[in-house]
Amino acid sequence: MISDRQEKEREIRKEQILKAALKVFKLQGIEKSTMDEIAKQADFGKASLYYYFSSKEEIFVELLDRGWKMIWESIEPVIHNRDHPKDTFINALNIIGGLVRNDSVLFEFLFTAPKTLSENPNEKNIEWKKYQSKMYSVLQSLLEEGIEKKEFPRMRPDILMRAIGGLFHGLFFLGNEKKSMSRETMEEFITTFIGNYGTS
Amino acid sequence: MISDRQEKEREIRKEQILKAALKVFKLQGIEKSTMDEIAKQADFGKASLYYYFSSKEEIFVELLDRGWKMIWESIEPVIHNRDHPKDTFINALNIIGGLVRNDSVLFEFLFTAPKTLSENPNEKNIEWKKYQSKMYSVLQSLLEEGIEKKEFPRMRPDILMRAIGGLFHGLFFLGNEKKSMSRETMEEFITTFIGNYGTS
DNA sequence: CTAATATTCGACTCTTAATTCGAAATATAA
DNA sequence: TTATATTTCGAATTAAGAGTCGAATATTAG
Repeated sequence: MISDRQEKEREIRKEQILKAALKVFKLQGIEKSTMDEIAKQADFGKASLYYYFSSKEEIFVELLDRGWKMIWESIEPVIHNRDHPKDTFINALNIIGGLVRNDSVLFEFLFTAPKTLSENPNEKNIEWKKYQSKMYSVLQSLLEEGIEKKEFPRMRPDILMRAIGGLFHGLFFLGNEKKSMSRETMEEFITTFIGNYGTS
Repeated sequence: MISDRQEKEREIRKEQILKAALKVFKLQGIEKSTMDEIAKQADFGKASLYYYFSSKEEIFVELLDRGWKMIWESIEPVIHNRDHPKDTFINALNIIGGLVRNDSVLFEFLFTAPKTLSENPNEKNIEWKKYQSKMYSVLQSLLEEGIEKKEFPRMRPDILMRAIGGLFHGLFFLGNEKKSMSRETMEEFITTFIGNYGTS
């Protein structure tokens, strides 16, 4: 029988491990993140990690699941306004920008790890991908509607999506500066690059 | 004594290995590229690879060296026109785009591997970095001059550089399509995003 | 043709890192 | 307080993959 408090403590220990994994990821990159190192950072014996997670991959998948869920739940409330797709789109980007600003290591992981990680089509990879693809299709549909309404330049929405994805990534993750983009700077960029067309 | 022809054959075998390495990189990603696999692709025994390269890293560094040298030599001829920084800038991007279109696997490697690879500050990493940073500083100075002349929006050049870098990367390497951006589409994007300001 | 040189590679070593195995320590419940 | 369940981890196991060795095999020069 597992009490409520015990359950809670277990969750805390899991989070401690996830946090450590992220710290190691930041220091070493995902491929060089070893269980030894994660254990050291989390202040556990290596074997104990396996009491909470069944494999190294599961740790990283758990990070992806929680992270993408968080992203989705953050933008979900604002995406229903379809009267002004451009505004809605920029809102969503701004929300994500805020999250990134708040924990850039986590988000660099979320946007980077998928490529490195999921080459093998396991069953487990599904959860976070669900949220990820929901997000992309919402954003892309906003783009489509915005193009329709001349709020965005007339371009193939999928390609426009790629361009904006790249732009976003560049702004937040390229270069050597540790400091993240300020909200102001980001808004300026977004509107400069994609917000100066049509009637809005 | 090594004859001229022998030298040439040696070079051909090296290229065969480099090509195989790239193929494996495409299939498996750089971290999962094993010497065994490269050897198989190149149709050599593993031990033979060590006759031509002293380590796995050397193979990838050689790819970087040759690749970045090629990029530099391709844009070098056109970057001296400083009267119209924006045109010059777009020219250079177009040239690089042409190269990418021509061998997207190689260029994905060139733009991707550095992050994965060079964490250890060896002496050997120097060669390709020289070309890479020459390229970035030329592009950035074109941006600066262009901003000065109001051909680009007034923004911090380094951040603008990041944004454009990300945009470029997004256009060519994100998404699932194998087909690379056509020259037309790319030009359209470049001019739409960064070419519709000021007097030009 | 024959010795020297260049090339190839199967089999082996070595290292690193994931995962597992008990057995001990700790906490919980009766 | 004793039995049971939970948690911890040092040490052993296993696997993958980089790099080496020494013996062929092939090529070149004289």
